Amino acid sequence: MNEEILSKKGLKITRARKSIISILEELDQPISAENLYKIFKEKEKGNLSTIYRNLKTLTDKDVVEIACEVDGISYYRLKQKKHKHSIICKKCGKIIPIENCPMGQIQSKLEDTTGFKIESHILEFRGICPECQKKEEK
Amino acid sequence: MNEEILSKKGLKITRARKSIISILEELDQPISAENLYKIFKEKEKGNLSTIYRNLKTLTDKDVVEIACEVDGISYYRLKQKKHKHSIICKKCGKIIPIENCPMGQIQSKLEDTTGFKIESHILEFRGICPECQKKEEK
DNA sequence: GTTATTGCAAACAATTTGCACCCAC
DNA sequence: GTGGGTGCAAATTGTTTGCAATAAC
Repeated sequence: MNEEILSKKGLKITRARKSIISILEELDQPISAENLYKIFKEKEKGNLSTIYRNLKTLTDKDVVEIACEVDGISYYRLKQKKHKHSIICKKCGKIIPIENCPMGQIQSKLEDTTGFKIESHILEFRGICPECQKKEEK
Repeated sequence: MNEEILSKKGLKITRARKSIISILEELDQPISAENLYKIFKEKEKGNLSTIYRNLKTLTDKDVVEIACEVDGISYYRLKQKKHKHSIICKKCGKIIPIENCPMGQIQSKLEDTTGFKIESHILEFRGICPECQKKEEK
């Protein structure tokens, strides 16, 4: 349950937080604060700044992470053990997740050559999804 | 010469544009509009909005690309034949380029499994650079 | 009861834009 | 000379913050 997630991190259990986490859980793909708020408002009443504040808190506590930033907008998702990457469709904006991160070996090789201690990476693909490709052919 | 780049794209050759391109050329690593402007002002007089406007124009014309967005700031670089990726140090913000993009095979495999036509990808690593690691040990 | 969380409005920072002037062609 | 480029200031947009009211523990 997401109440456990919260108390384990020393955060108070509030309607807003429970709702945010369950939305992210159900969604299983990156979402912007604004869109998350739209879904949130259908169920709960609350303020957009509560969303922002909680996304920040949850990110600091490693419950949530910023998956990517596109056109000045941050996209959030639950931080999972096995993290994921996405492909974003340039036409319709659809974001679909990729299973299995392919970066393991690449990353450790890079640590050797650069001396960096690599803590995370961002990998996003952009392209055109099958449906939009069909539309283009018309 | 960067004048050729501009006329080839049907853009007028102006002081600002020549300067922006040569700064990006010399730098060979992603830079924010604001920092680019600081370097720019040492040589030329001009306005920050000219920088933004030209970065936009040059991006539209595929001369420049947004390498990544971090904390709400876009980092630009010349769009090169062989594109590059970077590692960003979480402590000092240093950005260092990685030679050779490792994504070739991964990308084509992904096109097969997802049906997407992949046009580009973003790959950024974050970690701690050797110097900052030393400082932490103190 | 105490402290963290929320709502609201105002503040911010990066980026964009409207308009008058200016320069490249 | 004309149309695109620029400077300046004002607007816009995603996000953050101060403060008083409220809810979690």
